Amino acid sequence: MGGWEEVRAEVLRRIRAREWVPGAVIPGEEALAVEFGVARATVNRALRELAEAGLLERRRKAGTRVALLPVRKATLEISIIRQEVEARGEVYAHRVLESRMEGVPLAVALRMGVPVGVGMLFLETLHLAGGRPFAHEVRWLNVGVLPGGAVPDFSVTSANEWLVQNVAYATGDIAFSAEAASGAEAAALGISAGDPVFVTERVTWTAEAPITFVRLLHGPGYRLRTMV
Amino acid sequence: MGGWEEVRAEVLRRIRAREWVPGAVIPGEEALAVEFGVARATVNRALRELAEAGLLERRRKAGTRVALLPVRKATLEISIIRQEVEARGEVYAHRVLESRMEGVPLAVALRMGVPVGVGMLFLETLHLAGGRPFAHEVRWLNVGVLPGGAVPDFSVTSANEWLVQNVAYATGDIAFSAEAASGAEAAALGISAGDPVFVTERVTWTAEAPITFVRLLHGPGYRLRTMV
DNA sequence: TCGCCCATTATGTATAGACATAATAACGCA
DNA sequence: TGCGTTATTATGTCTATACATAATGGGCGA
Repeated sequence: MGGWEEVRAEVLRRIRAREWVPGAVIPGEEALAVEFGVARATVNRALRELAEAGLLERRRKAGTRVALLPVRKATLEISIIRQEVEARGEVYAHRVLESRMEGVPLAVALRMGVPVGVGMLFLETLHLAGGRPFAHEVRWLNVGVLPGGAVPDFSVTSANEWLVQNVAYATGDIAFSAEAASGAEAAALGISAGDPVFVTERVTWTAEAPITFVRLLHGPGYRLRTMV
Repeated sequence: MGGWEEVRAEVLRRIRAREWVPGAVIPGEEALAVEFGVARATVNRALRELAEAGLLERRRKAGTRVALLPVRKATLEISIIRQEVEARGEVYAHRVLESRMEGVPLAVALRMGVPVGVGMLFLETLHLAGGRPFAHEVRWLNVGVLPGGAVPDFSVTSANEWLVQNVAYATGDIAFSAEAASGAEAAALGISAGDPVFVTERVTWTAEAPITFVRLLHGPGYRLRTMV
């Protein structure tokens, strides 16, 4: 048996075929290395990947066992909205509806971990696909942490894209939910008030300070997809 | 400098600090290994992780460069509903509302890749958290591929959990969307018709055949969260 | 008997060296 | 000059070996 991918495939086959049942300890790396005729490091690489995928549980000394209730991990690819639109074969455009300095309200302050009323740039943007509304974005931006200091013109490059290019590689957390569109939101998206919208809320941080809070609304028909 | 995590951290720091700008080729593994005083394999491990996270792009011969438009990867943990409810500190229960053999309708047949009218087990389940409706599940189950052949009693262990334990480790795809609750769905969840619901649809496969199609509805207030 | 400490053990990581592979860049030929 | 072939090169992977680390289970002592 050849490389680590073959080892992974064979181990996966044994798990699926229930040759190794959930909860049971499987042979150690050393034993598998001998059986498969590879080095232990190769087995380690294969088992590590399966553990990261949630199919195996590994603990030092205790050994490796097949997960009893495997928590499957699906990976979502978070790309910029322009790419998402263009991937559908449509022409992207965006329009800045609002752009002003404003003190953050309580809900935003709590999420960003800053005091209420801190001055941030408030941005409201409509993203268009083929001229039709695609997503409505509301954003608070901590201009203090921007590289260069000056605030760029977001009507040229959207804040979404500009941030990915210029303050990227930050950490953050994301939440998805379904909500009813408010009157203003519905008007922007060209739907009716009360219609269900797919909401993405994201807070982004550097090591020290919060960068931005975004609330993104997608109208009916939007689907977020992934594979497992 | 010590292990691969330290190397990863330092490389990440240089990317964030823009010492290495997006699009630029960074030094080769050999050079970094010398600079950090570690083996090339250690640098390789660190760079591979960053590439998997979408921050670096690596190509043989061409070298490693900082991603221009990094596609961030967020991992969603797909756990069984009982675990999800219990993680909130609430008591889980479920009720099977419907359970009968039935030919699959067109929409389901298309998603599962089977002919219209194929006989499958139709299941309708309500998941409860602390006695209150938590999620409404509609499922078509390809009983032909179940291990053992016999159909278990899903009123004891929910189909959701039973499948994870018994036909787990399958592949599939998942889609999330926001929809308006139909009258029947709203009644089951104890909300009003037209209220926005968070919809999760999942098709699961073994290597050969489709196993199940699930449509899961979460009422208002539900949030799907993850970190980046 | 109970509880603490430590030997044991499987995984986790690091290393140097080697070869494989993909893709570019350079070369040579027409 | 244009195009196809080849040499070069950075990443990808494998191996053997060594040591680190966490956690278990047994042994020891109170």
